[in-house]
Amino acid sequence: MENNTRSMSYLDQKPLILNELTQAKKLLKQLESDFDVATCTNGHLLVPIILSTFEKSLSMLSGINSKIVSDYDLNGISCKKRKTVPRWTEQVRVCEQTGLEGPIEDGYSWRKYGQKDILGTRHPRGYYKCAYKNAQDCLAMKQVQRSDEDTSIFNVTYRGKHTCTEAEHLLPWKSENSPDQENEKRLKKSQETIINFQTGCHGKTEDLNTTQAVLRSPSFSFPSDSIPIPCIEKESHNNNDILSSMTPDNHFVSSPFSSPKTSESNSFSPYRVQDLQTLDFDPFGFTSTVTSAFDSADLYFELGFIDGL
DNA sequence: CCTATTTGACCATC
DNA sequence: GATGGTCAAATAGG
Repeated sequence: MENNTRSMSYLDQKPLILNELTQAKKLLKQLESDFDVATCTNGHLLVPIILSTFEKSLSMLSGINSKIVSDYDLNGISCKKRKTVPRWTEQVRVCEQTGLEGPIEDGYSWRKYGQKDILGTRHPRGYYKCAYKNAQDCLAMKQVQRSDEDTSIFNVTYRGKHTCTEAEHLLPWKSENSPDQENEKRLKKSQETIINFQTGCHGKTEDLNTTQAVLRSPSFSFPSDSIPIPCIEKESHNNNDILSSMTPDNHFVSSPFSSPKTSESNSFSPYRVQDLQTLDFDPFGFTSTVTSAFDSADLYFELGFIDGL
């Protein structure tokens, strides 16, 4: 097959590529429906990661042949770069015993610039900007609102990426550990995460075997030591929208959460999902191949890999 | 006095 | 007009 596609022109390959995209989309949708988002904590992680990588590849594809991708309607999923700032939501549980209130400690410095009562909610929404907005022109913002259902949970919506120097020293790969040590730690954490995922997911499991196989593969690791809980927003930021926001320089990644208040290992600790432009995160290891494989056979192979999920 | 937070007013969007 | 988001003056705290 690869030999055949290698000799084909892009136009000849178009139906094949579109078919693969369709298959990939079906699998993603299936995966999405396999998780009970309301109860599956770690499962939240998977869909954004896969969608992110998928979107990354689509963007690569658009670079190869923009017409093929633009012709393809991914059921509203646009591969074009999102014009608005990236936005994502996570939930942070605050330990009542600590009495922690107010701004969620997530490693960054924020300055509150407003608070607003939101219709239909019992708790006001707080508006925060990066404390280095003026000094370093950092445009990161976040909104924090206490959940009505569980008052120990704060819904934190992040907007924009940190460009301040504070983001620099929070990057896990900027730590003093060697790359090998970091990889080892990540691998170990990955295994723990997989165990958590397997035991903590309450969704349907019959279709997850292949996904778990990928997760078990030696090449797979989660991006950092912490486990983010990216929560896809229900209304304006559904999965399709999220996917469109995940351009190659806009990945869902996580970074270590360094709060002294979160020492309980089994508790639902605050996690941060930050938007980091420079992270080379590619859990399925195929984006880099697509990058280097501007010849169509490899491209086809990579799409087939998605199919193999 | 300086910095951060609060809060009412204003603006944009639907 | 209702609502969410932002601004900026007032206020609080060190």
